[in-house]
Amino acid sequence: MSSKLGIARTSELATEIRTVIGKLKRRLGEQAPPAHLSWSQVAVLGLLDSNGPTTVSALARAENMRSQSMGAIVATLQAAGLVSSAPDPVDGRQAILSPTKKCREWIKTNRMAREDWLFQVIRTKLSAQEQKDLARGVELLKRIIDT
Amino acid sequence: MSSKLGIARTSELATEIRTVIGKLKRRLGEQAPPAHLSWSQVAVLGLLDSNGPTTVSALARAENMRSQSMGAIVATLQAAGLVSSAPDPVDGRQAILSPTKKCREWIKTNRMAREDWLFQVIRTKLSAQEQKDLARGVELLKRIIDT
DNA sequence: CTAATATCAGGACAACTGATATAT
DNA sequence: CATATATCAGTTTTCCTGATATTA
Repeated sequence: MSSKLGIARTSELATEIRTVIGKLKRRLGEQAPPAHLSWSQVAVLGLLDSNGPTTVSALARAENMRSQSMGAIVATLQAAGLVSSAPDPVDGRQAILSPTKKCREWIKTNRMAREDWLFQVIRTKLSAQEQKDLARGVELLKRIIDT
Repeated sequence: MSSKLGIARTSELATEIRTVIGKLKRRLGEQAPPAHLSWSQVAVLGLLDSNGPTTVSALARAENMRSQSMGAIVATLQAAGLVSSAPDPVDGRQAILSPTKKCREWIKTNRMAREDWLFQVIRTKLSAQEQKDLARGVELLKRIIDT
């Protein structure tokens, strides 16, 4: 098994990553995101919370996504009262998106996510060292994405 | 930033993983898979090649997917002449799927994947140690999936 | 009769492409 | 005029649920 042999060659590692990504995506999809929001929507709330107000296009770039796709996500968040939009006083083309009070409250109550499946698995099934190793791997994946 | 601080808390790590998975999936999606096949189809060919003949249901379980979904994937692979189906002599419900000669040739010519974006990034942008760390992280992700 | 396999049919969702209006 | 932002409309891809036939 791979847990014994490890992943020997670089080409195999690339293949492994592709399959793991697909499986993990489906696995995560089984877990319903909190409060009727999709995981894409949750990700946008996280970006707005940590990076502050931005535009639809900037969010799309941050998520490697088309602005049309991001526009749809943002529209539902606005409809849910989690994101507010205001025209940019300088650049008339842009609309500045900000998290509403309701959004910040939502994040606060959901961030702990004690009921979160992924959180629970990491916490209970992985040792402290393994958690560190996993974090390291995620950092490397992030670097790959930005390449 | 996280590249400096690392990922401090477990709940943040869970969040990080979710966003990284989404972004990486889209990033990989930009890269066209070889020879008109989808990445799901490529994954199935890989399973057939490394694990030998199986059934649709077994493949679906391996990929965390419904048998109906896997059935559709396999059907296209059969239509492409990459997978052959034979009735199980013992269990009349099952159909045994095997890679065809054409499949093995396809894998041989594509496995090296020197033109593969992900492969290239890992090989050229990551040090040997980082490649090891990444492989370690992927192993841990696999363990999480199977939990 | 219950469980497992496979397949048919229809549907939901996320992201895509193309086209358009507007502002720089 | 060329570029950037945002949005409307339609499409594709991927996987889903529900129902059905068959065999164990």
